[in-house]
Amino acid sequence: MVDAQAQVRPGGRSAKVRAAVHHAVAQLLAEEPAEALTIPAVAARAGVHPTTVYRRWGSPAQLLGDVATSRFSGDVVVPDTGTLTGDLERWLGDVATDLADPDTLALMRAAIGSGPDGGCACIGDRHEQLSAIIERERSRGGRAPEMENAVDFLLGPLYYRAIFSAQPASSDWARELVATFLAAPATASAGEQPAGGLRPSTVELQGPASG
Amino acid sequence: MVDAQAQVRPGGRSAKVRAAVHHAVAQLLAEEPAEALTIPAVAARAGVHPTTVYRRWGSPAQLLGDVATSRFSGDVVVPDTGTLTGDLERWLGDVATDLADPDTLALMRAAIGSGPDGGCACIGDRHEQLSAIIERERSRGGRAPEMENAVDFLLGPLYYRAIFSAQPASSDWARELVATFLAAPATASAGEQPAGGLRPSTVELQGPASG
DNA sequence: AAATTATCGCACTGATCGTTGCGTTAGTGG
DNA sequence: CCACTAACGCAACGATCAGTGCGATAATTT
Repeated sequence: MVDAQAQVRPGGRSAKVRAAVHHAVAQLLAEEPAEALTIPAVAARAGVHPTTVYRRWGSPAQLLGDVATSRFSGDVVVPDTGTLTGDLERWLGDVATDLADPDTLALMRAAIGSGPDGGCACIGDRHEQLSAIIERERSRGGRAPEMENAVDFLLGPLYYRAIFSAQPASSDWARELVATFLAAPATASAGEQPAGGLRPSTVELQGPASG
Repeated sequence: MVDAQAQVRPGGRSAKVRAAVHHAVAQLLAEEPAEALTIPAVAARAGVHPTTVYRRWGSPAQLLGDVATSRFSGDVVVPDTGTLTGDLERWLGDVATDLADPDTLALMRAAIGSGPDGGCACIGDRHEQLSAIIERERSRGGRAPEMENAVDFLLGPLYYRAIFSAQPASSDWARELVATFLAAPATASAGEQPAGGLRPSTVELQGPASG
């Protein structure tokens, strides 16, 4: 990562340039396909000299990774509603709302296709947040689903729709997804077994569209 | 799509050039990041003149779309094991095996980030195949899950892991995913309600890795 | 407040990309 | 077997990109 902002000189000018470049990247991705994201184009949009972008970020891939990391960090907070269901519904709803923005979606799609770490920059925080929600529920003494399952059946469907569907999932759909995931009867015998399951027949799972 | 092969002159030379270019694209994507997929690079690898690639495909995005469409069509066949569980397990296992190939994965990641239709070329056939499996089960008189749910809870986790996880899901994991999805007790009262659910607590869902 | 130094803008150069016109090759049909 | 034409290779051109050295600016430190 470049992250020159926090390294040595976080002064006003560097920060302003960084913000302008980030904004330009998001703007360009929203307008044109990802392949049009060249350094000169970004620099021109940001009102910055191309040399600056070349020196600070090097390649479009690194620039994209930096923007994605910055954009997908801190924009969604972990709620504390008092219950696992409430936390998950609110959090996944916020994530879905975030992904519903076409600009954000374009950024994520572009980040997936470029860079060595793929789109990992887009979901790094999500896993930590989800893990925090599950951990909190366990600290309350409640039964929480396994992290593996929560990722597979909450983030999986949501991001699948976001990536491959023309119309991404809505916040309401995400909340219903949480309800569906948690609504399955705990077939486990021991109380140690985590809750969380799915009964797709009783809950209306019709999202906005699936492509 | 260009698809010049089936349009006017499917002669030996055109087909050979097309195959060479497709192979070169897959090869380059497996070696270098997607941004290095330039027309001259592809042409040089394929042993073809760049002008040819420019004329037939125009842009790297269209070329990628053509390659993805070709690669993700026909490589997985819809099985007929006699049961819904068997069909789904075999089919999703095949899909997972296909996605486990790093070259295929790189192609899909690149296809997502480029082109107007995103990665739709990667999953167009998958939805039709899954729908065919469900339809067949219903024609047998059995209860099959809703297409929406099957996509969300089978393709969703599988593709999520493939895209965002360093180590994609294995064929065995995919089969367990099917078993888990279908294993939930049919909480519906009427027989008309589709089967398919999830009880993550009783089935080991540990995949190879999740990042 | 002055010195220091990281960062940016500018001008310049080489390299690669994208495109076009034209001749050649090789499938297709009579 | 011969005419026809689609597809390819070749060469050349302009345009854009990628990279470098140097001076100017501004944030940081003393």
